[in-house]
Amino acid sequence: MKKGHQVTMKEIAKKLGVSVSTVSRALKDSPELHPDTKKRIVEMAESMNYQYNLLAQSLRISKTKVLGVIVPELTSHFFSSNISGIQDTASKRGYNVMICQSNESFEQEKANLRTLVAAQVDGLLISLSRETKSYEHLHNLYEREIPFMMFDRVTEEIPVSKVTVDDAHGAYLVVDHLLKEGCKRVAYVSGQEDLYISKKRKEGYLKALLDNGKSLEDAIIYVTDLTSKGNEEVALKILSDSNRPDGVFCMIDPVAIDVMLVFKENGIRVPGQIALAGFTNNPTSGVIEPSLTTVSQPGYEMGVIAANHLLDQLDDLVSTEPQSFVLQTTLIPRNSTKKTSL
Amino acid sequence: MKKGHQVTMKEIAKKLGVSVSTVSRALKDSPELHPDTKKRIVEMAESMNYQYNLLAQSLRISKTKVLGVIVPELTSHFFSSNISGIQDTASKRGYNVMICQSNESFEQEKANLRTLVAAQVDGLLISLSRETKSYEHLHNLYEREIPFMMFDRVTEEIPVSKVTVDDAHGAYLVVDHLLKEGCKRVAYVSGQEDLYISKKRKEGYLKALLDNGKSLEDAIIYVTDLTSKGNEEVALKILSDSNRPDGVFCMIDPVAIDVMLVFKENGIRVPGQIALAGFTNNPTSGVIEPSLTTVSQPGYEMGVIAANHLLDQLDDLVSTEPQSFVLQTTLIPRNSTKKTSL
DNA sequence: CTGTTAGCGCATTCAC
DNA sequence: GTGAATGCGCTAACAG
Repeated sequence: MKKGHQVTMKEIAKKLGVSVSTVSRALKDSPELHPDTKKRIVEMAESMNYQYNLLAQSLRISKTKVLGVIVPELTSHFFSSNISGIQDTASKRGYNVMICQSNESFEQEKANLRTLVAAQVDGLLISLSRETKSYEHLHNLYEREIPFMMFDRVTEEIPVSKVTVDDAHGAYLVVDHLLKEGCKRVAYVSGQEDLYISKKRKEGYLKALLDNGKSLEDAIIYVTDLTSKGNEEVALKILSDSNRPDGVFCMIDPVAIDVMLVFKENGIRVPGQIALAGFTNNPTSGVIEPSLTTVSQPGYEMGVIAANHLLDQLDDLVSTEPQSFVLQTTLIPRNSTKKTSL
Repeated sequence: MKKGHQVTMKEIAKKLGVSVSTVSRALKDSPELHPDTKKRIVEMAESMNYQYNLLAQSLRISKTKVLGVIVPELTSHFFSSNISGIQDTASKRGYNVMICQSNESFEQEKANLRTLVAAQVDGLLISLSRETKSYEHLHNLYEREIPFMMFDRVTEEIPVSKVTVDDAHGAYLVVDHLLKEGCKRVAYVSGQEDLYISKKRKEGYLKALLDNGKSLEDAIIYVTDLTSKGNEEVALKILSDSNRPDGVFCMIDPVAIDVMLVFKENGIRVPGQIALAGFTNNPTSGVIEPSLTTVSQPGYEMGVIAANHLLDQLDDLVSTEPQSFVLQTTLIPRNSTKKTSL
């Protein structure tokens, strides 16, 4: 398909018998131009349906006004909220957004990075895939002084700005809540243990245990690969455990939901026999029955903060000194942990 | 923040005492080049961390290998699935994706269009905002022969390819199901009546009534503005209606869920007193209680088909003759309509 | 006030 | 085999 020919300044200039620079000046509303000339040019441009070519400008000034974003997946509510915040912010500040998803694949993440860099994005916002355990691609980016920052799925190995939530504290809040509601044995269902959030949330889990008169020996930790299948297997394992927990904190809501469905299928009353809580506050958590106690993460706001900070760096409004933004989480107590009243 | 300087062919050429064209040829693996020269250049490029500049290429050939996408919102599961399909497909075929959200605003949609066109995207995939009732911006796009197509939220006013689901048939399936389950009075909760999908789903609703021995006088139609508040108002209106329906088909799942929550708050048994069904098959629908009968729309697949078709057009693999892809929907019967067994 | 020149990074054409 | 010249669309520096 041939793309319709785009009118250029050159053509306007030719039609009007002026030089290209004059057209350029007219269209930029330069003051040092005869009003009549300007008017003629502007009108001609309009009648010819002239459309400014950002590409040429980008090449000239080596700035594309495009932000690259890499997320593990687009369909998760949390990441799409991030992206929504990034996109709205970028748009307000005159930037476009190019988005890639790694689909949780390390190779794909590296490929995404290459293509976004080739596309000359001015900066990058990255949330790492689950598979990402080596960080050479990011080091490389860093050494090439391409501005970027990380959000949510971050690593501490690279000295760039980061936006995260207070994972440990959020986990603390929810585990503390479970214990205060009367749970005696609270388990933690973690994702792969090398994940940043797995570790952080475990920290909060352990601290809550200690603060509530338990010891580290009381910790009960299950690990899932975060697939539905893995989650269901963990749920069954919990049920068959000789010393079954009466409270379960799942690292993320989707896990909690899978676990809850298995519990219900097996006739376990939630929260009656086992109380259950998650993390993220997915839309589903509020409508499932019993409604799921969880911790809300400000996804949209994270995107806004990340984008604004990166753009501030690009526009030299703040130093490039790495900053860490840690957003607060909020406990959302719901029915899945209401031991007391039931 | 100063963006790290990017190495150019010019610098490689200078360092090696060859011409830029030679470097260009070496990096393109041109055959008419001495293997040794080629080797030297390739190695030098690598050691200098050379990164190809897509921008320059784009300017030269007037092709950016970027697809623009405009959706009403990024956070809805359906649209993020579309985007996921578009992004995966584009990526596979060597394209990048620039994404904008209109936030259901007509003005924003027009602004998005302008910026994507200025960015010289090779083609556009558009899903219209709810506010969009005039189509000059699209006519303009069409006249400028910028390849684009529409998906899901389409209009018939522009002769371009479209990807939609069989809305009327999907609605037919679900209403027929409600009636077969024994509902006597089935209502339709519609969005604003000028929306394409409002109309299409109404068609299916009416046809199902007629096919089941009802007349057009039996149609009961409520209209919501699709906000939670509006949905809840409609729910209350349904409850207070003198001749209350015993089956309700909501145009989209989020409406059905809002309505269900109001019903439950008011002690109405679903499906016992009123059966309820939606459309879209959001993740939430499967876990709410009772689980919501709905119609599944292949969101990811729609994105894949749309992107592939547009890219086929761009690559001259198919004619630019507008094509209409109508994807099949599937009824997902769940508990919210199980009149018979309760 | 307006035109000419040069250059952003690259690939292609034409020379040698 | 390789180099020089040209142009993609635009603007800033320099002339006039």
